[in-house]
Amino acid sequence: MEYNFSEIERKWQKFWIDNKTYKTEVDPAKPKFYVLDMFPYPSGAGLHVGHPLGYIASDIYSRYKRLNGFNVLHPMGYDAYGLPAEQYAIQTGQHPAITTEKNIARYREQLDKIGFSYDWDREVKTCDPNYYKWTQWAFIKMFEHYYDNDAQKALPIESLVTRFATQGTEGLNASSTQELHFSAAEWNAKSEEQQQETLLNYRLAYLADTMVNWCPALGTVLANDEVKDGFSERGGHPVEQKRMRQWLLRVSAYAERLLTGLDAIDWSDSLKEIQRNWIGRSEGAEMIFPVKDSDVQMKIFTTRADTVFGVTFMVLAPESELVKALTTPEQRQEVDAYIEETKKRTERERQADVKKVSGVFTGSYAINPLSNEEIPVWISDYVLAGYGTGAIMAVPAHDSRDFAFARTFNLPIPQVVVPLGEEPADTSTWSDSIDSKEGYMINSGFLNGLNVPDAIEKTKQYIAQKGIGRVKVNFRLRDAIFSRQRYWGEPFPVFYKKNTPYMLNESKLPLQLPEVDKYLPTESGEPPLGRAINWKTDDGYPLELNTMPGFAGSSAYYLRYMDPCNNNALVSAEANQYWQDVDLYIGGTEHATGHLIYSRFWNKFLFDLGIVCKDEPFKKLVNQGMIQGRSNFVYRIKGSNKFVSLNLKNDYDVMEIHVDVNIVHNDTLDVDAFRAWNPEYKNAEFILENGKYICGWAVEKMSKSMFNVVNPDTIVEQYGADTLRLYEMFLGPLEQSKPWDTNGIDGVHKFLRKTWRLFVDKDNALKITNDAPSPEELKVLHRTIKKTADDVERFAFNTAVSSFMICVNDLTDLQCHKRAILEPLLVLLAPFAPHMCEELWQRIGNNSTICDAKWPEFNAQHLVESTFQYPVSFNGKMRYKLELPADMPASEVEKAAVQNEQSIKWMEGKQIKKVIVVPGKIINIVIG
RNA sequence: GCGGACGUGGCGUAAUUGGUAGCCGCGCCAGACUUAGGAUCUGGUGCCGUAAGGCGUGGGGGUUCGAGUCCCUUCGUCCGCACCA
Repeated sequence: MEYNFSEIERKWQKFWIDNKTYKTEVDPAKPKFYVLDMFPYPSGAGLHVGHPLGYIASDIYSRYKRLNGFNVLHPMGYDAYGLPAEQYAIQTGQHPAITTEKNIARYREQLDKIGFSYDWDREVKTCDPNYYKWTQWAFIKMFEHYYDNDAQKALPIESLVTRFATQGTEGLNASSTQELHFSAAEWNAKSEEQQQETLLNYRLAYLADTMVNWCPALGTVLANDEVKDGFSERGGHPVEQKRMRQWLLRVSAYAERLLTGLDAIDWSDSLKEIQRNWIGRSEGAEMIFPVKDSDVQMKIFTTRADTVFGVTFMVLAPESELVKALTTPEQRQEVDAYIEETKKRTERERQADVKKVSGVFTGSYAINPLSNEEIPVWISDYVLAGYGTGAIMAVPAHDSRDFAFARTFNLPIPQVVVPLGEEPADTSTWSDSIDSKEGYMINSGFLNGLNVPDAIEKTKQYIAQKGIGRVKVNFRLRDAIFSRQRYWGEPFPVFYKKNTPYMLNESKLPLQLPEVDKYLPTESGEPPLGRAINWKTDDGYPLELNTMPGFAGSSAYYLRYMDPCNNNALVSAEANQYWQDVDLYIGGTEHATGHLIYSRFWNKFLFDLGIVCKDEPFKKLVNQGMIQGRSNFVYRIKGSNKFVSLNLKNDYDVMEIHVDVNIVHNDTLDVDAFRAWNPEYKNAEFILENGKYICGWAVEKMSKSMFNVVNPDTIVEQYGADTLRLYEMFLGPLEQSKPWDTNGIDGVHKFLRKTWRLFVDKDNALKITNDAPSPEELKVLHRTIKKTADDVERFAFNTAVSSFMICVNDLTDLQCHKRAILEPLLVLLAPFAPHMCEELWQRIGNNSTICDAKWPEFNAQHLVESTFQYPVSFNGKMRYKLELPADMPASEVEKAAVQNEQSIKWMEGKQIKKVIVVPGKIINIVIG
């Protein structure tokens, strides 16, 4: 009987559920292995063939590890809060919980068809109160802690309160929004409200007025990683800057640890590099420039303190708090006009015309603390408020932006660095600033003649001595804005007394998301929770109206999987001690600067509190590539309903039209299906070639509008889950992006049928014999054991599949039906094609699941050969092959090769200069 | 502009340490069988050439007995960051 995949797959999927085959428990007797997929947001569109790629890879790895004796934790869940469900709710009035549940059910159905080995008893959903209780709990903990830079960890806020009461800020080295200085007396004199406000400056979860990315279309603020090129990542709506009071997480406190932590984890270089860029560490100096006739001091950050003698002006960001103080009455009108204009321009516009130089003079002069020269203070939007101090010292000769600015406004451009091997030059002849990374100093007082690194060092020492500056490390990483003015998210466990925020008692958690009549802001512009009835504490204090962002629920889900039903803790110490961290995390690169930063931050915080035992959550991370679509085209003759086949289209004036890839096979159009596809084409006519209509094709993003979406359900129906699994892996290296082309799937399907036929004959009878295997058969098996184990270990699933094909081809040629060979082969193949392997495993007489089998042991003895086919090369070109005993010494191999009659032909009478023999590899005869 | 990845048949790809380039599969060609199917099986298939042979891993150069692999240079594609001081 033929391989009946649909019956087999149904049978074993049921068996796995009935027998709880994938249930996992803590088992100290076995080594643990934790394999995690990035859990999906359940969208309404369902899964397409690209989504399960990473899930299949991790599933194969999980099953492989289990066969190798590991206790494998392999869970799945849903990132269930999110904007699409809420947008849908706004349009239809349907509660987002209902939409979400429906989508989850659909996802589950699709996932189940593919035969994953998830322990579904550990499923988490971020919108489940039993889950988000712990999201709220972590938030409370962050509110109750601050980051101590000396201890390099989070400490309880009470210890800070005690410190303030006894010594004020004296000697404090803590992460803060602003650097504050006050005495114990001043602290003790503050009101409760003032003290609370001050503590927000240090808390790891804090409320502050900041510039935020406001997206009017979505009616909410967004975190930096949710904004791409001035537009929202979800929906592509414009984003503008706005000042708002928001909750933030002090991620920046962990910047240094987030950076150094990267060195110890096994992630791809590109991903680490993305995180390093995002964290953006730069080492430099913070310097103070006094302002003439004023007690205002300008603080700036520079990585090039050595060029301070080349500073001829200062620039403030338009949003800088110093603008008001430094603008003279004469300049006020001009400055106000400029600031008004910059406000109108969106972030997008500002970025778009980077080249355009604009700015305005404040009327004030700063004093260069090294040269004591008076220099004008300008305002320009090329200085960013959010980076450094929002003010810079401009060195026009050696910075292209400063140079352009100086040219536009006729400011002096003195050269201070001369590149190695060059002479000082006349800067008025320059068309741009010149590089100053290497060279020696001129026009720089006590720095003259020094090379750049020495000058930087000397300047740092000088400014520290004189008290006009200090060495400082600056980070690009900003604190994460944590409030969303939306409905479908975790409520904050926060209430207010006279505008001062307080945390709910832990016993009140979870604070459940209330019902509202509409999912829109209130008439007075408050977030949707403003519509909730009785949204206050038992004592009548109003509760927070914002909800948490998408990344809140995904920041610790990997910990919850370890102990998903625990009502007393996020994760018990026992469960955490056993499972420790994620050994293998598979997911897309798109989370590089969002989820993967936030969850590392979250984990480090919990580590500081002693809740978790590992500082880094994800030991190894593999990024699967994107599956692109492969679109098909038909060519319509303009102004007609006639379509011309691909290779004839150049004879006509045609229009290229996307056609549904599901009615195209091997680029040949099913013309009847095409006519039925769209009423417009009901009467379509075709100009064929060789009786066929051939379609054009292109690789594009997989999307509905390109008609190139392939649904895994369709594939499972036509070929079975095992074929889908195998084909997804066979497509190419896991990390690489590649197009999905259903055409190739026949190859792996044929392979499975061929494998089936090694076991079962046409009449459904077992072919298996108990004969002793031949050396040749053992060689085939052991070669495959070695190759597949190596391949799986290095995530080269594509080559593993091809080695299975080679193996089955060889065994078919050898007409091998021996149990001693085929039984171990089933175990090798089981992680890839679990349904078929379970079925055959049972048929050959096993009573328990193949998941509990043992990975066969590799024996190198079976691969030993007595002879070797030496490739014989002349000047590096392979000419013929020579079979020689494998253990023949090099000198004799050389003799045999040189004396061989075929060699004489290739030497063409030339002299042998040298013979290279690498035993067991090659022979190269150098002639000339 | 800075940083990263990559470039091999008609297509997806392989070559784990510098050692036989093109494994495996699709497609294509030929044949067998047939209930004529988008089925199955067998053989062939890098390019040029009847052949002998020559040429071949984006282009150019180098190191080496030997380079897809290492170095320099150049072109191209993709990704990330980007007035970051």
